[in-house]
Amino acid sequence: MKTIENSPLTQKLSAFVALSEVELAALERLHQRRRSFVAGRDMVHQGQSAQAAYILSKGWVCSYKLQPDGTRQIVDFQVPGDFLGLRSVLLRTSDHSFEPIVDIEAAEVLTVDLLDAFAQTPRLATAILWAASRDEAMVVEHLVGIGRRDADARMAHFLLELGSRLALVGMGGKEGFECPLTQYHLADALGLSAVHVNRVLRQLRECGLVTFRDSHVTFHDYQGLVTLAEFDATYLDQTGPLLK
Amino acid sequence: MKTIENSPLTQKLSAFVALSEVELAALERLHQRRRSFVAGRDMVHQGQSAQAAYILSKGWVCSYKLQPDGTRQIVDFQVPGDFLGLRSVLLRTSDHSFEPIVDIEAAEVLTVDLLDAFAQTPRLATAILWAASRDEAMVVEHLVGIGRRDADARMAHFLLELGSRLALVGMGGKEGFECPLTQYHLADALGLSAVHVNRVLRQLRECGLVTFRDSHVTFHDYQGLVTLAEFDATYLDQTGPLLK
DNA sequence: CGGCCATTTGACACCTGTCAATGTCTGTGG
DNA sequence: CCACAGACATTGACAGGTGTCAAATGGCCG
Repeated sequence: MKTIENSPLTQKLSAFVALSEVELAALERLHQRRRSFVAGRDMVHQGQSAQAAYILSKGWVCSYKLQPDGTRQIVDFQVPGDFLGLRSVLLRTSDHSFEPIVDIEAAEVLTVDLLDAFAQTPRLATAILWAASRDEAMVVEHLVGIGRRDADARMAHFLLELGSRLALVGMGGKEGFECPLTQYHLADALGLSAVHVNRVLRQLRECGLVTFRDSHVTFHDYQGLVTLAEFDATYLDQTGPLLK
Repeated sequence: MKTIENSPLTQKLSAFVALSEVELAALERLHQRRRSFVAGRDMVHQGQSAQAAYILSKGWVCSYKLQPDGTRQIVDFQVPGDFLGLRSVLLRTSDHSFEPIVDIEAAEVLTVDLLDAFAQTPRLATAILWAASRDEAMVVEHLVGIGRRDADARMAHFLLELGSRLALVGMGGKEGFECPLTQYHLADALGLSAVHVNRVLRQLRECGLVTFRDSHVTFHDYQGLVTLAEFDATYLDQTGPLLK
């Protein structure tokens, strides 16, 4: 049981819903089928509704869509504690691919097990649906960022969001966080060219706002970044009508 | 019953799932609480999970997110047959606003009624969940478009998608469709300035591809547009594991 | 040591935004 | 019926943000 209390997903959910022993046990059950995947090789997820989802426990993943012309757009990143393909279990989902950015560990969750857990522990269901709606809010915010923010603000916003998400699972704070992404990942996610990502990072660094180097993000002026990005984290925690 | 057989939602769902009398009756029941809204005034939807959804039967709506700096990003448009706030009933959803673009008519759907219908007619549930996942696929495709297509291709892709959606409810085809959007709407949706939208439209027109004028879109060279936009409609119909 | 990958930098082109002005149409009020 | 205001569409000039191309640098690993 110790393992589960330390699992990133448990940490994340606990931040928003107080989980009882029963619910922790249900979470434990979901974590049974451990699997691992190596970096770079796609875990192709065709979006068939009967398929399994994964709970990412270690490592980073990105979900992306390939264009006919060869470019790709990264739709979202998954960090420890995040679901992978959750929507393809709840709903059917669009065709995008999943690529592990580093070697990862994840728990495979069968649809039936998930529905079982939902039926038996409604509070857990609520918590997980909260996580799903939060993921969706992030995609929308991502859309807004690409459509209406310039490159600097976009980058700042992205790093702040990532920081907030990682903070929830104890992997970062207002000082910074470990980040295995390459500048190409950033480019594909933010709708920029890799060259311009580099320029933007340099500028943010020279302004004393944030440093991205050697797989580590360091915030030097958190408030300054927030201002530049017009970052408003409410879409991330949604501290509204949640279970107390 | 006649009314329902003609409803846009019925048309849309029928294209993918053969609906029986029982299912049509259930759809009928969902259409009971008719309401109308006037153009321009927001139907604010805060995303509380207990709230109702709407089935749009006439007119156009856009869902958008406002930025602190005053700009806005339109996330999606809804046309007749589309759900409005469906996800805020199924999941919790992010905070965006809904604005009727013209005077609209819609049926209010209470959460309980929807869940009732789901419980009693699983095929209808499947069909509606299909519609929801299609909406989500469109948001993702929208993200890809803004991130990775230039203005011309973005516009072409957008118009083609809209045409396909409207064709499903008998409001358009490969020749064109009625479209009440202003160039400002296009700008806010595509992440462009209104001025540039105008330039792009002119260019597409002068290339003999498509005309957007007087609230009417006319395709002059459908295949040419498809090529320019690299438009692949599979994400729209998802003719995969569906009920036959 | 020799590739390979990620990062970095500069030069240059061009796509797109901004500013400003004009044109068109519609509805309103005189 | 005409004058006018307001919303939307259109156009031109110009600036600036980003993409592209090319090359150099540096770290890692076989």
